[in-house]
Amino acid sequence: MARATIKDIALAANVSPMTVSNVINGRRAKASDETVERIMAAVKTLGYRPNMSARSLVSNASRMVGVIIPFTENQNQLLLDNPFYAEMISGIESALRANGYYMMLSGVGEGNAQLDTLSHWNMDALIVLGVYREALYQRLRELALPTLLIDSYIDDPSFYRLGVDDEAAAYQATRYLIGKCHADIALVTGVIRTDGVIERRVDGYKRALIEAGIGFDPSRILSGSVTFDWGAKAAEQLVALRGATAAFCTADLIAAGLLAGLHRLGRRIPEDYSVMGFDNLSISRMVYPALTTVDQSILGKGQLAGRLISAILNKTDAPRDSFVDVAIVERDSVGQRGTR
Amino acid sequence: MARATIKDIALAANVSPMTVSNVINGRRAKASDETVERIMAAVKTLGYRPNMSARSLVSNASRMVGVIIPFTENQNQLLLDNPFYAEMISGIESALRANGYYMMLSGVGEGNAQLDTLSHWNMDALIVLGVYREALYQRLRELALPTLLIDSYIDDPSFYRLGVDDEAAAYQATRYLIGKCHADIALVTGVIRTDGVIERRVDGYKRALIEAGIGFDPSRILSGSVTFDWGAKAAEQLVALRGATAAFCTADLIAAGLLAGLHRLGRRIPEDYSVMGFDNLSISRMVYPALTTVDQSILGKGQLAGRLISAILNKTDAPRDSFVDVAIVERDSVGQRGTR
DNA sequence: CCTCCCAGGTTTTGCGTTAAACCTTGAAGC
DNA sequence: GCTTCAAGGTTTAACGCAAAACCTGGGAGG
Repeated sequence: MARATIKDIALAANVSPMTVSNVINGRRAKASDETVERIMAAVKTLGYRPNMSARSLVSNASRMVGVIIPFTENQNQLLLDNPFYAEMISGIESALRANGYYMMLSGVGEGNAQLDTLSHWNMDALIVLGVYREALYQRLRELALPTLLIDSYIDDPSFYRLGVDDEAAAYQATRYLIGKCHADIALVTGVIRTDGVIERRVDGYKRALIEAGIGFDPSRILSGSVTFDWGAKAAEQLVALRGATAAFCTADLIAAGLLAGLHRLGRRIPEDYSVMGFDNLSISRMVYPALTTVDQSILGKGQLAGRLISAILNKTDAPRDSFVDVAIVERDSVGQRGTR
Repeated sequence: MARATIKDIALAANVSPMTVSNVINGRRAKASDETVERIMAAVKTLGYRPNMSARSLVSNASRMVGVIIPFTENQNQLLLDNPFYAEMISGIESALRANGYYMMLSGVGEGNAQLDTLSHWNMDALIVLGVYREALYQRLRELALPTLLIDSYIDDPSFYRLGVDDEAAAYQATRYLIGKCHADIALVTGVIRTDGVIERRVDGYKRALIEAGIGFDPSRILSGSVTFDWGAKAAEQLVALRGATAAFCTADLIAAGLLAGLHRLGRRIPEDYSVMGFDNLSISRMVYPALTTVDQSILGKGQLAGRLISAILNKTDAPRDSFVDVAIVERDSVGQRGTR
């Protein structure tokens, strides 16, 4: 037999469908205890499961929150093999679920196609990870849904934002290296656009160097992409940079690659080079030596994102801009200079 | 103004809603070229987006495929920080999308609650990763949807299956170590239930040992969980196992932990111990030394899963059981014994 | 000339659910 | 004894879409 509907329950419990709807949705005032009991019994024996399509159609809401992450460049795949996104999503999903919402995950590539497809399912809200072309934000505005941008510096009243103070975090990290007596510190990072996360981190790095009287040398910035492979390649450039004794990587993924590259070149860490990461991904414990890094509590950040969106949807008002704290996690990849 | 519906298009193009529906869904035979053009123009200018809830309600299908993965044990979070699941999902999603289906990701914990919730949205099919209690499979059968189990040895005509030949793969891996002149090889693995993936791998390991005349010593099996932490802890047990020179780990995650643990104990790899992994996760290149491991093309496996489900939903008939091939990837964590 | 068919539509109906308006009965208030 | 009200319902309509049945006005076949 087909899936039981509210009508079947109504028939079985000898009430009208509307009463069943009321009871199922917790509007108990509208039914006597005895009726509630009869309905609940019927729900159980008939194995009733609500039909979200119908609910969503009539209520024009879905209890689904769309989560957008980038695709990989070459192929059209979710950038989920980047543990940064994986951990974040894990956090988002758990907080959404705890609040009775469901997550719908979607990648987006070059055009707006995937976002459009996503919008066919009446999303209640959106959470956006990553940085995209302006056209995408334009479309997001058109959709006119509550939208939370994570790690974005796009300043637009249509969007909520969640991030860290990247400038301050990079400043702290660089100061930490300076405190370990490093005076020639390279910065290994992804592609530098304008007005994004990476630029803020570069700013913080500069500020720490200048403040310490070391001064900033643009040749010390090695810019590639946020990948393990770029980190591995950057090792050669770092070694070619005679004099450098430490590298601050703006992502653990890059740092992991840098470690591997340095090993291949026969350099020891932290004896020959100190390496610092950013993110505190789970892989930062797995590499050798374990990475000293800047923790930005990715899981917690994801959970906060989920809670923020839930709050917004419940009409509890949420701050337009939220920040999570960072902290330096000391492990084994950074050494004190001059104490060998 | 509210989102445009099929009626609005009909009005604008001066045809009936049904004709719009026909055109939008590619039943072109039912409209003249000129009408099609008018409708398409209206669709564009009004920014029409189909309402999947309505479609799903009337067609009793959703073009959504539910993908089920385990939760973490302690907290209720998607086991997405395990790169195995992350990579697999990435593959599944891309293949589903290429075939016009959408993925809905859900974790499942102790009960059937999350699966039930998932079922509220008319899924067209399910893909299940991981191993669960019988009650879960019971519920899966009740849902009576096309269901694909990945890496499962549950033999039930209600389910499709996709996996690797675990016994043969473990046999190969062990033989590889034997070929490198290792004669005392430990097996580091997750929890041993019955009739699952791990048991098959243990069987393959045994067969290789016995066939080589080495014989099987149960004390060489170190069983914990499929986690980095267990691998790190297993290092102590491995070292205590006097005589062992190699370890075959049934997961890269465990192998990564084992490497870290051995480093902490001051052992060199591969000079003191050879370590072999399983999966060829992206992290296997990141650890030090890079892991020699058994590749099971997780991404490709995920894609195959997506294609299989699409085929089933298109009524193309698909094999009930599918297997992907494995191959040994030689990197730096296994050494030839006796050639120092 | 009549029938039949076919291209190109239209009308009707119903999917499962809920908001809104409506009905009924009995008891309380005056 | 009449009104008012509340508790506990019921009825109706609508959400957006598509399957199925139904029109309509040629033209071809006989």
